[in-house]
Amino acid sequence: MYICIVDISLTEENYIKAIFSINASNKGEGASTNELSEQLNNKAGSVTDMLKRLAEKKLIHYQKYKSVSLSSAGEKLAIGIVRKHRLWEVFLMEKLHFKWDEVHDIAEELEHIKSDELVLRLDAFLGKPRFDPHGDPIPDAKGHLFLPHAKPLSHFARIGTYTFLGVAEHSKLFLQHLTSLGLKIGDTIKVLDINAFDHSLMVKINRNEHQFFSEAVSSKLLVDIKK
Amino acid sequence: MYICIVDISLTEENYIKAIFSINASNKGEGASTNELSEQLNNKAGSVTDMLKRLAEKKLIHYQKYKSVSLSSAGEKLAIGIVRKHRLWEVFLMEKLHFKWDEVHDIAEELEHIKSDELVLRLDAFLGKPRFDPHGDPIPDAKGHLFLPHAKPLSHFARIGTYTFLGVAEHSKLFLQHLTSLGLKIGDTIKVLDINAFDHSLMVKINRNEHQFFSEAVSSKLLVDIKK
DNA sequence: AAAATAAGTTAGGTTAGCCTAAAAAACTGT
DNA sequence: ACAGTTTTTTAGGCTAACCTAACTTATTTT
Repeated sequence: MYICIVDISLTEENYIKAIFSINASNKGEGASTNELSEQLNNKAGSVTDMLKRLAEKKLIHYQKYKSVSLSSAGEKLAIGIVRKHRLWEVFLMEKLHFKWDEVHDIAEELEHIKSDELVLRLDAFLGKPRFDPHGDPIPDAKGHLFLPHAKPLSHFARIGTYTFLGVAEHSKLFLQHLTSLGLKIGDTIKVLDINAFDHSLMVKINRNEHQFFSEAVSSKLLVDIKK
Repeated sequence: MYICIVDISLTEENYIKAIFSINASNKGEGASTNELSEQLNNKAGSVTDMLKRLAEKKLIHYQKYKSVSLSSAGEKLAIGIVRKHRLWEVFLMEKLHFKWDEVHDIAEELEHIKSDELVLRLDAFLGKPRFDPHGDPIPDAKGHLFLPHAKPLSHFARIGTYTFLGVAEHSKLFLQHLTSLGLKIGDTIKVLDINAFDHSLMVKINRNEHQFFSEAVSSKLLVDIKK
């Protein structure tokens, strides 16, 4: 059991979060200096600087010229930030009626508020939600993260009926596009036909008219086969 | 009509807020370097540094060796921060059921979240409250601040019946003390007797047993004569 | 395996926001 | 009005977090 003696700056928290998310999308291969520099919008030299500091604080495992990964303390911290981010997103949507493409930027600020009690009470106030407005799972108070086995719609590559569970891209533009397609988390997507050339799909959302999803879209829609 | 081009750091916001609150408690005489250094817990030299920067950003009126005051842009900013602080305090108490001595520190962080839309929606969600949990008035969306004419209980110095409207001190210790006295905003305080030596008061809160308020307490209770 | 390219690190510099210590200006009391 | 005290500013330093440019290590190509 660790207690956090040193306190962690907003900047450090952002690095930890970035390492966590890159590591996740790399299936645990860690994060490279360049990937971090890209994600955080600063130069590679600055990243190396910070990695040394984070290593001294025992938040990451770092060896020169190798990709970094989080220590258990770092991971605990990262999961805490993700939990806060996603809870605040739920708050912004459910209680303040923001749209799902508007909540990310504000949650990005709110996730750094430091009060364990606040997180506990917010969680309870929201009814202990398990998913955020984009379908991402919310870690519980113990830092346990349930990973749903949703996969990109494009991955199935076959005719069938699917449930839309989440998105693999969180940009405003993409989310607004989904809104204009009339697609919401939980919707049923029926794949009627697959184009052999560009892999675009002819689909029906719920009981509406059929329409087309390009692969750019279908690869970012996380779904499961409908039971 | 001004649009804020330069962006303002968290530290700068805290200076602006400090100038605003000192100026208010000084009846518009402005804030001195020493007062700021005391309130912000840093040294006078650092304050002078920052005052120069704030003057360059046109947020304050600053002349060497004189006390500073806010420009109209600075005041607008300060009122916006106060509004956010007090709205978040209401949220923390009304929705998350924090106690009134717990909300200040968390609101101190939340007040820096930058989203006008968020403030508007939070305000609406809370039912456009006019006062925060300590009885302080909440500026409206236009930056209009209604100043109630409550005065310290000690100021009246006479037997009578008063309504408890707010506190002039926000420390945890003081608020907890009031809680242990059983005193809440809106309560009726009946002053039965005034001690000529130490100005302590014999009072009745609502219809409870009588008890004593030292002047240290009665000078921090903002009341109005009960109608 | 050597050369070319990509990735990562180091060194030296900047700015914001703090510090201490010394100097300057503004008050205060007689 | 002037000597002493207090307040404020200045000067010179520090650290976190960034930058650029040069250099080193790793990887890929031929």
